[in-house]
Parts: sequence; C-alpha cells; structure tokens
Amino acid sequence: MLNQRQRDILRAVVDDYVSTAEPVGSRTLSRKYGLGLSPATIRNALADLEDEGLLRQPHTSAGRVPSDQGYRVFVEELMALSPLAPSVRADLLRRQAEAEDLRDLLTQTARLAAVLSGCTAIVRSPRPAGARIRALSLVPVTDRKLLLVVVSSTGAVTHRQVLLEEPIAPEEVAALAVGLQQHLLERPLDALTGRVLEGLAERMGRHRDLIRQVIGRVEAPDDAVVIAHTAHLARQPEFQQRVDGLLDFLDRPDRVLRWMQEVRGGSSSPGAVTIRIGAEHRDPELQGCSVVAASYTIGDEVAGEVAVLGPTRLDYATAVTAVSALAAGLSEVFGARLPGEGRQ
Amino acid sequence: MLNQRQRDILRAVVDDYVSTAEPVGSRTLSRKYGLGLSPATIRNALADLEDEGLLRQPHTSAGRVPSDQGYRVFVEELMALSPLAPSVRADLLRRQAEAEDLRDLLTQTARLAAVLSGCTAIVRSPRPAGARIRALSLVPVTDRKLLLVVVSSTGAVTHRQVLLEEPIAPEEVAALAVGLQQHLLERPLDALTGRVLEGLAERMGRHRDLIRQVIGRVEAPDDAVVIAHTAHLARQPEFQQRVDGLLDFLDRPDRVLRWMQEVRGGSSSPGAVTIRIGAEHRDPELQGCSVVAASYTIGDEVAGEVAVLGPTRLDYATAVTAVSALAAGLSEVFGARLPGEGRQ
DNA sequence: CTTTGGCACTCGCGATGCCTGAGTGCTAAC
DNA sequence: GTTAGCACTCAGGCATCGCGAGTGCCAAAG
Repeated sequence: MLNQRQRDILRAVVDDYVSTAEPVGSRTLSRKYGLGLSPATIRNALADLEDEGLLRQPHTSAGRVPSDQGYRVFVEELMALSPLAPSVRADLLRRQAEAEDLRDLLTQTARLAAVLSGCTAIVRSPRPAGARIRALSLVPVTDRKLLLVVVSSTGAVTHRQVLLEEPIAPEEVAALAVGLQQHLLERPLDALTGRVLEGLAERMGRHRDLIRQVIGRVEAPDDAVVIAHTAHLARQPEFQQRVDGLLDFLDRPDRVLRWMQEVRGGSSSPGAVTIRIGAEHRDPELQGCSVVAASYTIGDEVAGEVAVLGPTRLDYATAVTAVSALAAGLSEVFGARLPGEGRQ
Repeated sequence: MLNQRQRDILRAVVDDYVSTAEPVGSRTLSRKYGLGLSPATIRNALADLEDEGLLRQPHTSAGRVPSDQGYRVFVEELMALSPLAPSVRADLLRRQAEAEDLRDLLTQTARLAAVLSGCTAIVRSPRPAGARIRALSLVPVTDRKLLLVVVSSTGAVTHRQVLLEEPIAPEEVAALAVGLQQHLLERPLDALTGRVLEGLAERMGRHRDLIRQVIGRVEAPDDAVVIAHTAHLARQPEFQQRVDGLLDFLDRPDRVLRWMQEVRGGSSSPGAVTIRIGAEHRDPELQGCSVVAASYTIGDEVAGEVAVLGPTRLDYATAVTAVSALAAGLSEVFGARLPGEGRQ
C-alpha cells in the first residue's frame, strides 16, 4: 500500500507529465509542487514507486513517467475531480437540448466532448435493450419502390429502400402499412428475430416476400458511432508516427462499435464512467491510448456511451467531468423527450 | 513551348517522383527510363525545364522535383491514361449497383475511390439543380411530435422532427400530409423559397406555423459529403507534420462542401474531371495538396462529385481513371434507378 | 550545332565524437 | 527519517568529417 507521501508524489508526477509530456525529475517535483521535500527524499520515493510498477524510466538518467498501472492507481485513488461550474453545465445542457434531431444531438455531443477534453470524442448511438418501434411508415416512391421508415423509442430514424418485383398500388401500400403497424408498433426491436418475422409473414398472407425483405432490415441502424475531431489525436506528440493506424481503426465503424461495447463490458451500472488505459486494450492499434467512457440512459436502461480517446497521458480528470456531464445531459434530454411528450 | 525531349523528361520526372517521393537526378532518368540520352544531356534539359518553372530543386546538388506548374503541364499534356480493364470496371459498377440505399451507395463509392487511388476520397451527395420532391410523408411519433420524411428525386431521404405546441390527432396528420403532398410533390426543391412557402401556408389555412416549420427544413439535406480513409493522408511522408491541419479541415463538412463546390466551379461540363494542384487552392491548409474530382449526373444534370485528395505528388493518372469510372458508375446507377422503375 | 565525357564543386545526410545538463543511486552526516 | 554531496549515466545538442548524389560548365567528339 502507498503512504501519503508516495501518493502525493505519484499525483504530482502524473499531473506534470500530463501537461508537459516530458519525463519528470525529482528537482522539478521539489520545486514546482509544494511538497516541502528535498529532491533526494523525493528520489527515494520515486524509486519505491518504480519498484511498485507505478512509474517507469524511459532510460537510466531520465525522469520518471507513469506506467499504465500508475495511471490506473491515479484514476482510482488520487485524481481530484472538480465538478463543472453550474453555468457551464447549464450551457452544455442547453446546447444538447437545442439539437434538431437525434443525429444532430449526437454530433453536437461528440463535438462538445472533443472540445472540453481536447481529445477525439466518440458517441455511440442509443440502442437500449428494450428499444421499441414507436412509429413505422411505408412511403411509396415509385410503383416499384417503397421507403420503409422506422422510428424507434430512442428517437432513431432508420429508412430503407424496398425494391419490388411487381408494381404495387398506393392503396395497397397503405393497407400493408396499417397491417405492419398493427403487428409491430410498440414491439421491442430486439424481438424481431427470424421466427417472429416468419410468423408475421405467414399471418399477413400476401406480400410475404416483401415483408421479409422489409423487416429483416429494420434492425441494422444507420449510425452506430459518431466521431469528432480526429485531428486532436494527430496533434499528440506520442502519436506522430502512428496516426495512420489509429485513423484506420476509427475509419471502420463496425470495429469502433465492437470496441466500445467491449469497453463498457463489465461495469454497466448506469452513469458509471469506465476508464481503460494503454495495455488494458486488446487491439494493438490502441496500445498507448486511453479511453474514458460514460454511459447514458434512456428510462432506466443504459443506451449508449459518450467517450473520449487520447494518449495514456491524458487529462483524466477533465475527461471524466466532460463525458459524465455530457452523458448526463443525453440522459436528461432523452428522459424529457422520449416518453413521448415531445417537449423541446 | 516544350520540345519532345523536354516533354519526355518532364513526364519521367513526374513518374519517378510520384513513386519514390525523392528528388530525381539525371543519372536515374538516364538509367531507368529508356530515353537513350546521357546524364549530361538530360541535365541540360532539366535546366531548361527549371527555367520554365516546371521543375524545382529543393537545394543545389539535389535532384529535381516537379513544381505545381510542372504537374499542371503533366496532367494537361503528358499524362498517359490507361483505361480500367473492363472486368474491373464491371466489378465496380456491380458493387455500386448492389448498394442498399443512397447513403450506402455514396459510402461504398468513396471507399472504392480511396482504395483504387490510394488517397483519401470525398463524395458529394447528389444535389442536382432540378431535384424534385418525389415523396413526402408525415409520421406521427407522439401526439406532439411528427416526423417529416422527404424523398427527393435523387433518392436522398431527409427526415426532421417537428415538435408541436398543441397535440394533434393522427387523422389530422394524415389530412395535413395529403394537403402537403398535393402542393409539393414533384416540385423542385430549389423552388421552396420563402415566398412560395408563405403562399402555401396561407392557402392551407390551419396549421400555418406548423407548415412553416416543416418546410423550412426540407432543403437542408443531411449528408453533404462522405469522406473515406483519411488514414491515407496521414501516411504521406510530406504530411507528417501537418496531418492535424488537414484532418481539422476535413472534420467540418460545411467547409469541405464549399470547397468541393468551388473546385468544380468553372468546368461544369458533365463527366469532366477537374484537377486542382497545390497553390491553386485558396485554403492555406491545402497547400501542397491536389484534388482530382469527377462529376456525376442524374438525368443530364451535374449532381455531385467523386474526388480524391492527396499530396501534389499524387498518381494523377490512376486518380483520374478511378474517379471517372466511379462517377460514371454513379451516373449509371442513378440513371437506371431514378426515373422511377426501381430496378436494382 | 548537338551530344557526351570529364571534372570540379556543392551540399544534404549519416556517422562519429565530444560536451553538457538533467537526472539518478548511494552514502554519510544531520 | 531526511538531506547534502558525490560519482555516475545517458540523451540530446553541436561540430566535424566523409561520402555520394547531383549539378554546371567546358572542351572534345559526332
């Protein structure tokens, strides 16, 4: 276990390294941080911390740098979170509430997270386990082309083209839409598995193939993740050589999505902030990176996450306050809007 | 005017520099390219080309590098375009035709362009001057929230939330939708200016405010540009120091859009390929970059562009064949689908 | 008159070596 | 337990050097 001095020093090392990106030496610590200790004393403490595996030396006569494990101790025990000023918080919430639609809301949130934290931000679209079909409509585009529009209880709108073999009359489309609505409205999206749909197709008789085609596509929503400000990653000195790998990773929504889900993984208690540091990531591209993610909720269910991504040397305290405030904002906006009263 | 030898040598310099990223010397040229000339002779020609402003020397005793102007001469007079193998072309078209909807089509196209050219690719959503409203629907989500869905003749689907002060009954929504359809279907999107809408709102009597709210938002489509594979930019040796500026630029869809429009600017003949090189860009972030853009059409109108972005040292021939093939593919897909027969 | 070989010259780049300064660990004194 | 002092280490900056790629110019050959 660490004693108070070691804790103070570890905190100082992390603070300094985060802001300078240079290994921190005993003299600097003694001068810049009010520890009231001589460099020599600090050196002893540093050596202890290194033995514990919380600090590393890039080379013999360099200062210390926090190890992944050191960051972990920092975020779990030492980090001083200063809550956002109420005015700032209110401003964030206002901006979120002003969003025009779901997409806009997520984009705005991601941008705000990026600006506040100085990192690349990622927001995962809401997909609560219990999302239901709130509205469903078939729009005839031509006599052989329909547009299926589904609005889920999260506010997500998905639309798919449906191309037909045979022409269909508008009245028939309308009848079909009513039929679908009867069977599908308020049903959970998750429940739209093969068997259920097969049954539905049977029951509705005509247009069986059409129905299959239509419904099989409802569950794949358009935007799984929104990413803002990748430029912040490229600015980090430690990534100069590897930006392309990271960009490549972020370019593939499916991978990012899987990864986000995995990050949340264990701790899925609503509102919790998950932090994953450096080697704790499985993906090789993400070595040297940390992610701070906060989940937001719709109703009482975890629906998605707001996250920021940066080098392990990142300002965890700022990141945590930013993502939790924004995730809370999302929860609030969803809470206010979605049960259905349509308040803006 | 350049003589044949100078032209051959300029072409060789560009070819070599594009593939190696190293300044090209007279010896290399004499060895690698079948010019049948001694290095000394080539040196004379190089000196001439430098006097013409088509080549530069990074420093005395280095090889030559094409200047922006040199690239311009290259693309206008010297570049040898080899058309794509029919099988490749067919494959591209097949992949485009398989796209599920507009969004998917544009994303696929951008990815293909990026892979073929080895550059970052940008596709601008179709917005032909004469795009019309093909379908329009109001989906009741709650009693105070509607979703307006508009399908344009380009296949673009836009949806907007409409929040109401007063609750509205579903039947009323349906009636309203019919009214809107009567007045708006097949009208050009461009014509939806304030005056027309005002008139419409008057004529429809009730729900005047609602109508205003609804229609004012139709014209701002969701996705103006699709960007693929920014990682390719980061990989370019010449951009190591400046990736962040470029990423920053690409992060703002509005700027990218404006810029794409400006690039097409002059030559708007359908199917034309526009190339803009280095200093020809106004934006300071784009110095040292080139863009190759081909426009695609819907009907006979230019609707948008497929473009690739890279360093001035880019493989213009490959880029040109790639973007023109893909733009032609888009034109074809739109041509086949959009008049309304819904063929896949 | 054009082409070419030869030659002197230039200059970036990588390797080498030196020095400095920041930083350490250890020990002995407080 | 803390601190001052000291010897030691090592990365990074700086100058030096040699190499090699490349040039321009000139005079001879075609």
